[in-house]
Amino acid sequence: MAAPSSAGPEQRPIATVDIVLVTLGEEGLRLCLQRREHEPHAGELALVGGYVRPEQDADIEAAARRILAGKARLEGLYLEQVRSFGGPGRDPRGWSIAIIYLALVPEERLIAAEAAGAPRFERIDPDRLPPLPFDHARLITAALARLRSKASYSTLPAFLLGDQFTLPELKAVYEQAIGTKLNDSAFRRKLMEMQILEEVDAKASATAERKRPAQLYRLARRTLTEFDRTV
Amino acid sequence: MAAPSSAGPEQRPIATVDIVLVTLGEEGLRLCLQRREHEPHAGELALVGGYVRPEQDADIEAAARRILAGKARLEGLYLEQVRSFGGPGRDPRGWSIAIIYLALVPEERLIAAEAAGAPRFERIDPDRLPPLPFDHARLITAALARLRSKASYSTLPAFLLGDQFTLPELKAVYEQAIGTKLNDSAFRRKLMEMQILEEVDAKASATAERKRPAQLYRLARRTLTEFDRTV
DNA sequence: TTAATAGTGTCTCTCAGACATTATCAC
DNA sequence: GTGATAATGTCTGAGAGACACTATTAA
Repeated sequence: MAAPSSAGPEQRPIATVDIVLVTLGEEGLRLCLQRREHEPHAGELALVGGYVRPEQDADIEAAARRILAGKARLEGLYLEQVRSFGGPGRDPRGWSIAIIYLALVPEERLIAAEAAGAPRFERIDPDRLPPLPFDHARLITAALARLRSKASYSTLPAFLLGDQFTLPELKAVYEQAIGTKLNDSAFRRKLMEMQILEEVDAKASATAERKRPAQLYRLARRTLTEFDRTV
Repeated sequence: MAAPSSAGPEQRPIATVDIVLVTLGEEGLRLCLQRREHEPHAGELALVGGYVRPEQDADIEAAARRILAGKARLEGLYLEQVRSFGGPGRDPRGWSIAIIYLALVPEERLIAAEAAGAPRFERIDPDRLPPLPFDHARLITAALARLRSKASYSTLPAFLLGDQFTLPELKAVYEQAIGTKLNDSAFRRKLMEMQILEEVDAKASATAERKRPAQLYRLARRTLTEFDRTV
């Protein structure tokens, strides 16, 4: 075995955080990409990302939140580390490590961010990805696999909705995230038995355009809850 | 938003790979630690780990395999990335990122590695961890959580056994990994229905010391298989 | 009243756990 | 045969899906 090197700064890899930002559009899950401001690949659609800054960041998640706030004007989102990719060829600037985060954002927060001056988000159908710079395609694949898998045994899809939501809305998000239809009465039964939700007291809301208004709920715990069984 | 920095080498974090090496001892899962050769914390028990070396490594997993081969004389193990931790305080040399891998090793491979000159592995009961340097305790916690959770819906525990094993042996590993007793006939039923195993043809083995010998099996696929349902 | 969605009740089928039974070996 | 573990067969209860049915609103 070679003698240990000091691994001085000159041989350290570049370290970046890339955020796979997902929202729920009219027609299903949408990936939010922005045009890059700087080289390389300036002007092209890509993941929201940036350098880990040792002089600023308390940890990796703090770097992710700083980047989200700075480039996307988004704060307080559901954020989960997926994994890291590294190698010599993924970034022309040199051997690099990308730590991937999955972030979920309600559509209305996106609109508010754009109104507050964030560069426009392109909402992309994840099944119709355009060619992307770097290895962003595989980063996205990894994050969406995590989303789809974790959706079926946790409250993760709820973070694509606002604070309050109806059961039919919640069921629809689960269906989008998992990719299959769910049984209505079983869905209600399970969520109620598991005590995942609490009624928003006394207020049932009128639906936007028609028909019977539905009861509003919120998550009983504001953090992710994992189930012992499937949705 | 601040102007983008070039993130020249001088502001890059240190990048290391740390490997949570797990085996199955007589009395259950055991964490394998080695004494550190170099400062900081030379001589103390710690995870097998090392620097990512941009000049050598094709990707992060290659770094992990290089470190395992170099410091532990182990090759071809089951290896899975868990997640990354980073921050200014976890390593006295500076702001650092540790990419954590879970590695599973059959006990006999460990013994062979030690015989081949690897520094001795201390087999530690994960429920009785001694104080550890850096933030290795939380890295271990993260990797063991992954092991315990994934054990119940995949062939992961099988990688703690050698190439061939009996069903009672396999059941015992699952029980150790998951931490609960399993139902015998249900265990057999599920593994058989899922076509996870194949019989080692015509050879049933004699047990070491006594009683009825059991049929030997091997994994039908040498890679990890995830189940649609729980073990 | 009608139309459409929200929400409930009930039946059935599947599957996992419990446990009894049979099989196969060493001695 | 005896004793011990390996392997199989069967029963039962819990829970998920299917679907019919009731509830509540706007128009």
